[in-house]
Amino acid sequence: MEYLEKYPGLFEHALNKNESIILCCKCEVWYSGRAESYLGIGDRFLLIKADRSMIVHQPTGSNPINYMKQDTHYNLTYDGGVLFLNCRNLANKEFLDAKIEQIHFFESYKLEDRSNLQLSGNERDMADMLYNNPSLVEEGFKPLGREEHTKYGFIDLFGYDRNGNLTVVECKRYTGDFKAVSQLKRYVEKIKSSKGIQKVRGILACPRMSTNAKAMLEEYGFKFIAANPPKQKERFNADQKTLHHF
Amino acid sequence: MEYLEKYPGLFEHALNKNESIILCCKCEVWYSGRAESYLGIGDRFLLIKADRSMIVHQPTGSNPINYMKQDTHYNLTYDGGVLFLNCRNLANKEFLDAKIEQIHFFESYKLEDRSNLQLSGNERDMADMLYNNPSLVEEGFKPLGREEHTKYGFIDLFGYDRNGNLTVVECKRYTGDFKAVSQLKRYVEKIKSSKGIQKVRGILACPRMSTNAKAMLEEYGFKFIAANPPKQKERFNADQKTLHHF
DNA sequence: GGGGAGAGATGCCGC
DNA sequence: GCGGCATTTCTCCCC
Repeated sequence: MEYLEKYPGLFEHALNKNESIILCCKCEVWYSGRAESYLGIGDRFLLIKADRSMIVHQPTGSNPINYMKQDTHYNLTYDGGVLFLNCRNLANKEFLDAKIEQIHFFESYKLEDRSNLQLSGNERDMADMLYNNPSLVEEGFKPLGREEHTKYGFIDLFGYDRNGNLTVVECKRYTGDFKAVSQLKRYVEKIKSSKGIQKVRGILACPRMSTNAKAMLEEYGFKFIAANPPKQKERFNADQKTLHHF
Repeated sequence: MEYLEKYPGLFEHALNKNESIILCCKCEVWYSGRAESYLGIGDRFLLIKADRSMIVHQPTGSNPINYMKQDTHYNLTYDGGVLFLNCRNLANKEFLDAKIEQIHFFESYKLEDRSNLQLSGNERDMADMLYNNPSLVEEGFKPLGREEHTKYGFIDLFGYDRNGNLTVVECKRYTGDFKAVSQLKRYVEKIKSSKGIQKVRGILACPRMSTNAKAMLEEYGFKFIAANPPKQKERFNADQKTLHHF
């Protein structure tokens, strides 16, 4: 097991060069901070990034089983035939310790990446779509604004219906649930009391609704509109799309 | 660039042996599924796990920039001096393509891990703590149940106050916000109407509350109790604790 | 930095 | 599978 002795030096050297580190190893993990956790022995990936954040991944599942935020300090030491990885984030009062019994592989590299993700089909795009195509909301709907931080709350879309009633539209990209209806109710009530209007309409726009949430929506006198988040924005030009279908 | 030609074979071989794969490479990424995204050229980690899920990590940030769920099919091909990684999850109608221009390193290993995370200090532990120490809620509080899936909703903790009023306690491990108050309000109203009781009390137990949420809570006639999720469970014995402090 | 809300949320449990 | 909800949620944006 003497081979483990070389890793503290390699580790320190990689960190000093601002490289990201991948460690595949057999380890135990203790975490203490906002909560506390213990993970028994097993093989995992430890990934320490250039911003000094760390994630610990088991061989299944898409989420890390343990993690540390950026600007964490790391210390790898060899003692008694095993390695100890000590991670401290004093700003967040978080600590993680790993006892490493075997290293399957160790790699480090200084990654260069200046690109940001371009994403479409989110809730904002959905509100944009309804703003630009108000008849999808209702015949005669006249949009006034969208995605606005008003003193009544953060409202996705609002305007007047064909009868001149102030109408609040809440968009959800997923199944409408209790939380969505509660949120809409909160906005409507706040506008009512703030503006002194008796009638303010509420509309929930989402792909579908749960049965219970639908009942709650109707109890409040609100309306459900089936709508999906849009895709295929202009930024996806013909050249890029072909890659998905080659 | 001819060296890239060897990777399709290595990749296929690793997948067939059910190994997890780490690929550090310079690439572009396209995603299409629930939404659509494009990520320009840059160095990233691609991690494909034993359950055939994948995460793509940039050199900073603790969340993956792109990912695929488990049971995704992978195909790596060499064409015209570059590699194409084609990822398909037909069950979820999700697709991800990566154009790989350079490989900085490629590693694979069959990880063995049968351990599950033991976590303490979550919301359930908080409800347990108040259940076992009812005076922390209020003098004279008599708990009846906790974490119960009733037809009125999923209620953290409920019981009778010193005056015999039915009382619902909602626990939050973080700052109490609008959503928490709305949730409590929903439970209280549902119990009122279902049981035909005029008076049902609501208590929100959390470390602190946002100013606006506090006002909303008081408007509803509910009560705030400062409480934190508990730590240092019995499972953290003296031996284990020393690891955090050595 | 707090507050409010979305996320390609994910994961868990219960029905 | 859907539904309801927590998460060491995380991230973004605005005040």
